[in-house]
Amino acid sequence: MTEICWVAPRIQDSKYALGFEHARLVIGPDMRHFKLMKKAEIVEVLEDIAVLLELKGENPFKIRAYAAGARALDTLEDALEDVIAEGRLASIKGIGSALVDKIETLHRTGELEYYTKLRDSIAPGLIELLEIPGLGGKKVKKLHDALGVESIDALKAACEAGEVAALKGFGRKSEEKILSGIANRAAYAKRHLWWAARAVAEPILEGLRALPEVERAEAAGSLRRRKETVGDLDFIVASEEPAPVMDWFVGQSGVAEVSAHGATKSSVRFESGLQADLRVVPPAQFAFALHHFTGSKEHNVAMRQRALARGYSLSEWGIFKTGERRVQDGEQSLQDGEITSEAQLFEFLGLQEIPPEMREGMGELELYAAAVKGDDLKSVPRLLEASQIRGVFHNHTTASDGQDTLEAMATAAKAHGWNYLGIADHSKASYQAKGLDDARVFKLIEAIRALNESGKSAVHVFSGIECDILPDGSLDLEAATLEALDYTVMSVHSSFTQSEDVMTARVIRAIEHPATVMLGHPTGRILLRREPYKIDLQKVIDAAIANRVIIEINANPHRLDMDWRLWRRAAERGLMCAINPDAHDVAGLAHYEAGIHIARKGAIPPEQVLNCRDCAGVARWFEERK
DNA sequence: GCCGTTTTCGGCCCGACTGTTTTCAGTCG
Repeated sequence: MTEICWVAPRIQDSKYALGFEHARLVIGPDMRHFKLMKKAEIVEVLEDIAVLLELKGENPFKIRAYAAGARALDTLEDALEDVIAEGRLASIKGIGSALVDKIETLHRTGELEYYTKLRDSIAPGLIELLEIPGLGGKKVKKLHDALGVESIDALKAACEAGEVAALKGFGRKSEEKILSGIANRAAYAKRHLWWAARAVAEPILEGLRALPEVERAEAAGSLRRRKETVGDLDFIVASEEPAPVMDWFVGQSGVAEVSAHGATKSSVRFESGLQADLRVVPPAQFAFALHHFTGSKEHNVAMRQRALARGYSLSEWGIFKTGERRVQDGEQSLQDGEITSEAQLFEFLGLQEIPPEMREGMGELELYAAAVKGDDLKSVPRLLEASQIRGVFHNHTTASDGQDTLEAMATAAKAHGWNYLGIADHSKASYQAKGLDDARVFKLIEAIRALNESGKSAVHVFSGIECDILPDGSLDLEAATLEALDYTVMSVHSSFTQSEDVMTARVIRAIEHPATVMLGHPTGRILLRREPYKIDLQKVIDAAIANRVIIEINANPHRLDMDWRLWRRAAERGLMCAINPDAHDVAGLAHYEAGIHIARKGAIPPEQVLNCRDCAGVARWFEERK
């Protein structure tokens, strides 16, 4: 079998700056076996083209057009085949006639001559060089043209031989920076779980706020947007005296490298590889800087375009009538005297305040502009608040692989201020997790009943199970056992490598089982570690809606599955969600907070979040399922 | 390559910082 493989960088927060996850597409030798190329694969090709064009030193706007086209396609909510069949591709903003041709060709044949030729014209090793901080397309091209560098090893050798420093446009410092970048490449390219990044950010924020020169300090960036993973940390400080703040920041313990130390911006790299940037601005500019560095990049582009259309230029320094320049050195700037908060900035541009979680450049401006015009008040998402949560589901105890007892978990739930707690230990197919067989499930049901009736439980406990979906889609426990429980969570824990069709049919069969109340972690992904298994989630969502099955937001910071990007559309169609910490000990219950972030990013209305119902409401939902 | 109440050409978001320069290009977010 011949393989046609490519390595495609996965664009995350910024253009190509962050972690590269490599995707392999394997196409069989027989043309008749070519399948329609799926949307995600086409997105990767377009992203790949953008990178390759950059290495060719192409027009930056052309490069951006491919990246923007990829983004537009990626955020397309309708099925690609429908959009193509209805001839609507060209009406998508960012996709013009050239991209329509390429997308349709890829979709139809799985091939694109333009792409193949482009790829063949560039040494594959060059793509990796872009991962080194300080190297962009132009410098990589120069290294290749002048020194014949085609790989990281070759670049390292050229640096060590002093050839790079001798090159025009490079110097001693560039050479050192490249060598250090190569040495730390793995750590630098790494993204970090939101939960872990916040743990690093909080003490820094406290340290900044404690400085006498600091008036305000906030964390911005993807941390503030509550993205599931974070590439680096961004801090924004309001102060009239930046120098001591900068000095404190670059002098923190654990700083391995100071990559910038200027008047308004400093950048450090911690020993863990995590980078942190600090911007210090005068208090009058704080709202603009906070908005700007919260991003996302795509959101900012949309905001600037909106400002431009109204005759203003927007930047991190303020908003100005087009053509006028910023007034330097403390003089009051032109248009922003009245704008001291993000809410006022949005209002100035005719928008309701857009919460940071929604600022992903996925059409949020249109959504929040409509609300101002009063066209359709329903279109403003009402986002979930932590105070609305009355309890959580899908938690483990010592009955299977949990670390804490039923009673301890119930007490901890009370400490969170909840009224109830859902337990869902593993079923017997999860042997490694000491999963329960039918007899042990009945014992657990009895133990929970006794606890509830004893009056000693701090909260009401719902008896549940995390029941394995076996490889053929059947369930791991008897129907009568499942019916005896208050609720069930059905999850895949085995045979992850099934084909997409088989996996999709397997999960849908489980959803259609009358005893199924919830679907657990629908893709099985472990963030930064394990790819999702292949599954057609649109079909799964259709089946869940049709069968009134809840899809969980697994709130474990490593999972956050189902992904927020799918929730917006699914929630509009009525899909119910449950925030499930999947806690294996008392401390793990706190992860529900990460689930709230995902529900907010997914714009799931609170009435579609089971956890917002009171004890009787939840009991009623379970009862009506039977 | 995309786009249009500056519409088929000529723009494209904007600014800080670094390193190598002597006025600026490249990178980054």
